[in-house]
Amino acid sequence: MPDKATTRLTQRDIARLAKVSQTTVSLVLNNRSDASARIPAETRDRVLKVIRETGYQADPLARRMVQQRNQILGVFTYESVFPSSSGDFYHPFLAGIEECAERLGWDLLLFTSAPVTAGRRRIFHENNRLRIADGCLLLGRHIPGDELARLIAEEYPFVSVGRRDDAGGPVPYVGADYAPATRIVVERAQALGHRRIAFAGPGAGAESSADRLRGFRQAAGARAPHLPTVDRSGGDLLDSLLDQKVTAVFVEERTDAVALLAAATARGVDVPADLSVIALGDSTRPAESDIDLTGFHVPRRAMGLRAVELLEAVLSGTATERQLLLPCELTDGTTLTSPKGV
Amino acid sequence: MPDKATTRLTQRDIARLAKVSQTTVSLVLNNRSDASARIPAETRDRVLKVIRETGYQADPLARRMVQQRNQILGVFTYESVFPSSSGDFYHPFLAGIEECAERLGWDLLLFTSAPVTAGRRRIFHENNRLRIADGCLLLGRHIPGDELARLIAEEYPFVSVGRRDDAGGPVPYVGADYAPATRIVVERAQALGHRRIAFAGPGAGAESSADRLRGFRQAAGARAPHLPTVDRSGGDLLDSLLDQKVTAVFVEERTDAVALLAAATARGVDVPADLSVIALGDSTRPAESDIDLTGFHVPRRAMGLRAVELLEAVLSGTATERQLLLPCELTDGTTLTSPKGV
DNA sequence: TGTCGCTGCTAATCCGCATTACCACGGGCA
DNA sequence: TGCCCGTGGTAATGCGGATTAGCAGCGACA
Repeated sequence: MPDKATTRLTQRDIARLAKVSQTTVSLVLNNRSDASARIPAETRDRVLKVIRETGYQADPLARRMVQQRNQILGVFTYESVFPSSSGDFYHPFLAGIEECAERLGWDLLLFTSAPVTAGRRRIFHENNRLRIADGCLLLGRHIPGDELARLIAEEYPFVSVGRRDDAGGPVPYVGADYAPATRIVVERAQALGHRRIAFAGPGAGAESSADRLRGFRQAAGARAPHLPTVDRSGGDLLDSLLDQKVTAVFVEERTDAVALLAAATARGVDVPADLSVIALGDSTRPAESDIDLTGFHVPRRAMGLRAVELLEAVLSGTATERQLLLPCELTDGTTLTSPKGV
Repeated sequence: MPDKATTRLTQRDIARLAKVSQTTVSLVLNNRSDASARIPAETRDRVLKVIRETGYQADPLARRMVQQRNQILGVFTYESVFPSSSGDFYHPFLAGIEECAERLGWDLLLFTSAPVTAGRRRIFHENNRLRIADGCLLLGRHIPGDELARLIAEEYPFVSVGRRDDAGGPVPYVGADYAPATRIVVERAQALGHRRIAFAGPGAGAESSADRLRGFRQAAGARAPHLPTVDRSGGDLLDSLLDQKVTAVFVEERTDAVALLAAATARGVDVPADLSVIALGDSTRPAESDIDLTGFHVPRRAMGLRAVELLEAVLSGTATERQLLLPCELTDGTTLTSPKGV
């Protein structure tokens, strides 16, 4: 009798209890009824009964050793998932992922064992356990190209949530289509009469930043000002904008937009009468501000959901297109109007 | 020569290239220099050189196969984790769990494959995958006793987050110590002069509800009124309280407290001058209200963290006490003061 | 000269599972 | 009677490592 308390139940244990061989247990479990392996209902039921009674589950590691699927979906995040700072960012993605995983009967494996160095995780380290899962989803604003390249080189099945540039090959992703969304809101502002417009935010670093700036340039032209926001207060940014007589500013990160609005309120600058503010994406923390910003909505939940679907397609070999951009939905809001004197 | 393009490099490949045995490669990799295995520097260097040149990395799965544990920590929630309705409830627990798992080098497996029927998951179903994980944490306001009983009977290693009544045996848990915390806030109100006090909320169903009511009764006596809140508006509750000339009410769920406060504001009932309101635990959604409720804080994050620690102890056989209650920290707030005329 | 002990390795085995090869038995058929 | 084939299984093997047991060779020493 196996020592249940300390030892994991194995197929050998099941075999002994059902008075068959380990082979038979495996065949029953995998529902094999080929010509080469026929198991009569009586034997099958006996084995299944023992399995049910003991609650046996195959060791996922051993299964993966022999290249089987585990119904385990890996989720790799570049920061901790739950701490509230980043938690609200990941939350909508994960909600979509969970929904789809639930539908497919998969469990979610969060790679929390990946050591965090300098505030970020790394996929590849001493003892990376990616292969426990059948495949993996990658989450994070920025993902190092070398890690992506290695995943591709090793032919590990994964899907990135968010568009990524090629890394030694095309990266499978489900992203948000920032460029056209940005272009459209810019054009909308232009249609209202805005001529002096600016982009505020990094505009580089992550693909999502670059995409927004690209969309901005498509509509606003190469010479429209691009103002950085790093290490800069909302007041500073506001000063620059007023100096340059900007009438509409497109802010990449909502937190910057909120800071800008606060500064405007403090200085008596009226938004949108004096300055229109357009947010190029949602808040990472919804309740932070009451102001209903004009801009667009990033379909985070849908991205997570579709990413799981894509990974499923990749795993089952039915994937045709491995790069998918979802449209961003425009949000009306109250922070965009015609500039003064128009 | 192995087909590098498609096949992963193995120790056997390294062995062949370095003209040694697979054993030697393994010994070199694990830096073994026991009496039983001596590798001269020359051989060691030769092997290391090949490893460096080929970029060989040991398969983590195969490594763990040989060991006993999988370093997979199961997390079972009775509702979906991420949808925002329940998400904010689970969030602090999960933050603590993640932190501790990270420290221990464990991955987190969320059992999303468990089918949701009638809004709740069940552990035991046709194909429960609990045993994929080394052990499991259980989260949820209420956990069916039959499921707990079965886990205990099967000697599956688990820890409940939140106190649970015995279920065919003592349930390992890390809970919050509601009873004394409730007793203390009641006594504090009594010290301020409150004589007509009431308990509002279910007071039964989940252990956490029963514990609060028990603490309330310890200080307030058996005859103090207990008002239900289910299917009842804040106004209704307020009416009952005023009818019974209650001066201080202890509300089990913060949402009820918030509803009550809203009703009070609408009716011109002043809190705390006319009625003191004490919340027996935190909000599940922090930003819902601006009012700083008097009451106590449930150490959710610490509970998650300690639960992982306890599970680790259970798994390694070093657990002595398997039931742990963490103290709740009192919060001052602004909704408790002396009753009028005292 | 035999043997003891040390060095420097390797063969064999195991981890838990899936898969392949093969075997014993009985009935049908020439 | 001998052969073939279908049935119902099992033994053996491999996945990629870690570990244990053991072996060949050689010098020292009695």
